[in-house]
Amino acid sequence: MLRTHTCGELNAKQIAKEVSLAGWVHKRRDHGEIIFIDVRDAYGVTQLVFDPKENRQMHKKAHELKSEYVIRAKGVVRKRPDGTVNTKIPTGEVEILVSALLILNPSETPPFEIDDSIAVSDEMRLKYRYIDLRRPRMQKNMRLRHKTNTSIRNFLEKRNFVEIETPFLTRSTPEGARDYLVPSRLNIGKFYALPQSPQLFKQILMVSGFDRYFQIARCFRDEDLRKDRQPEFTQLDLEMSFVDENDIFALSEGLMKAIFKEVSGIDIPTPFTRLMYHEAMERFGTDKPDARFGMELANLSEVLKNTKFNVFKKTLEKEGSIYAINAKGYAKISRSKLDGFIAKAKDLGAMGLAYFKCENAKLSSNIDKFFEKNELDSIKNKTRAEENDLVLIVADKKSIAQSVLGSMRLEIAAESGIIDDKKINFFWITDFPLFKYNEEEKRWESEHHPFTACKEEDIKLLDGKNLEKIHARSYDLVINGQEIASGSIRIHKRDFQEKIFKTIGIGVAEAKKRFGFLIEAFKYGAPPHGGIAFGLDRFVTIFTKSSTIRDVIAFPKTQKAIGLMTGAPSDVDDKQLKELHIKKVK
RNA sequence: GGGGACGUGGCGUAGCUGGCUUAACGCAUCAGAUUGUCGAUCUGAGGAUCGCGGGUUCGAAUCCCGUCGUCCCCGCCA
Repeated sequence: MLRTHTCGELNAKQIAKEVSLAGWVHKRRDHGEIIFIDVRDAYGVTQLVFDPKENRQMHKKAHELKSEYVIRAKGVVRKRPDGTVNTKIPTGEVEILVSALLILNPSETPPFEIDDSIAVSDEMRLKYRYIDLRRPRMQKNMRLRHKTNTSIRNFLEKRNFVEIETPFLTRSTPEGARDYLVPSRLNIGKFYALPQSPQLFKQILMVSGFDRYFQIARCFRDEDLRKDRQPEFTQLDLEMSFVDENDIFALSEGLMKAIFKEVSGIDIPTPFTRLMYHEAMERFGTDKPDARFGMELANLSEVLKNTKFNVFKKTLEKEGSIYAINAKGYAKISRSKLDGFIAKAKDLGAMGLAYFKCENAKLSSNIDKFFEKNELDSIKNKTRAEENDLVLIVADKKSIAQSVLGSMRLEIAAESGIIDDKKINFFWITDFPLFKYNEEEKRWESEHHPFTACKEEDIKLLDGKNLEKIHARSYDLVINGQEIASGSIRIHKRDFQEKIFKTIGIGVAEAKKRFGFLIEAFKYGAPPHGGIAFGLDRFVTIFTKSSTIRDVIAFPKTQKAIGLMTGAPSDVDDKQLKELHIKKVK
């Protein structure tokens, strides 16, 4: 046995005991005579003492130890002399007087120090990920992630869920995100795809009678990366039979409550607030609202319906809308900063950005002369503008006005520091539109995915022209403005599923080709079912208060989807390509 | 596909409106000193031709063009 204890557990209780510790040389403080060496493992740091008066041979040997050497030290635990207790670490009361020392493995000087306070570029951290992962913060993140997984499994286990693995090598279904493709050697010219999600398989499992399924599943999407998007990521995927929305909400809320309690010790109130999609857009300008702060959108279309200001007037005539937000305390910003806001609004797609400063108890602006007093009062009331506030107004197509101000609301809030990061804000967003119109391809497509059921009362609209008015039985869970989970009650009837495919331009033949197995399965007694999938990485990112998903993934990829440590993707041997009948490009 | 930021010893940065730069600072490293430190301290040393390629210039880390890499954002992500 190399160690009797970890480097994080010794305290006054073990005084006078002989122990063995194993770990990495963390720090060395050499006073000429006495030498202190901190030995570190995943659990903490313990001080080793080498005192020549006690053991001259060990003191000599201590000089061989360098940074990150792997060592094993045997010795007696003793109380530190009065006044030398280190209260910053749990083991600070004691130290080991070393009597035997073994170097298990020397180490080169690491490219950066194993210390949370040392700044290291992302590039370095990813290249030397094994060093980076030694840092306490990353150790903590990975362990917290594990704890989250454990908590999930315990919770679902108690509620009769079965964890079932579904294939990684599956069929490409080009609807949605780009697939990662894998050439098949045994079937020349054919490809597997890595799953974007286990969606189809979990629905099939419902047909198979596994009425409560879950999987902590890796998903793959060949799309561009962001700080919260990696090409492979993990979902907690679950599906239940014989349920409706309320069952999914109740289960999810219980799960969230349990995880937050077990992992962070935080009690979160349930049930979560439910917000219909159109209401979220109206109040926050986004379908993933962050209500940790106010600054909600105000709809000015009604109070300005008789406006003489030409820009606004024309917008309203074209069925557009006028929305505003109140940037609290922003009336005194510089002209250039205001110009920056205007430029930003245009970047986001707005035609322009109007503003009113609230100063000396009234709204003033370069355009205030176009407005009647009662209109200005209404704007002030609607936006609750007070002294020194700045009202920002966008008049445009409704969706643009909402989304532009939604974005600006977030930016201004982040910049002004009004977001309380101790708050945790949950929302269920419901009643999404079932379809959205793709302007480029001139066709309707699914907002969520084509297996989503719609509200009973909207079914009749499927045969009409106003497809955007159909409400889906889908829902998102939003935490602090981040989409954390997404799900729906699914279609379980074959004819209805085919009708949906037809509506989004997938003909019977094509549907059969792509999703034939699902439609086929529905012939044989598919139960009503629904589910949800949680983005586990994003979830853990919130727990660990990390700024990027990369900090909770052990081996993430760079923005160009490169594994800096492994060098993936790489060239492969001609022999490998030949076997796959793939010709080399270049 | 597009926009932006950055790239200087092992690491993090300063310098970058061209010339007192023989490229500076902190950390790390190495050597010496030091019996109670724990971000140890003190003294000293080594280490970068400034991502790469080209151009402008008497002179380029500094200006221009290209290129590579990392990050952020838009598009994209059913």
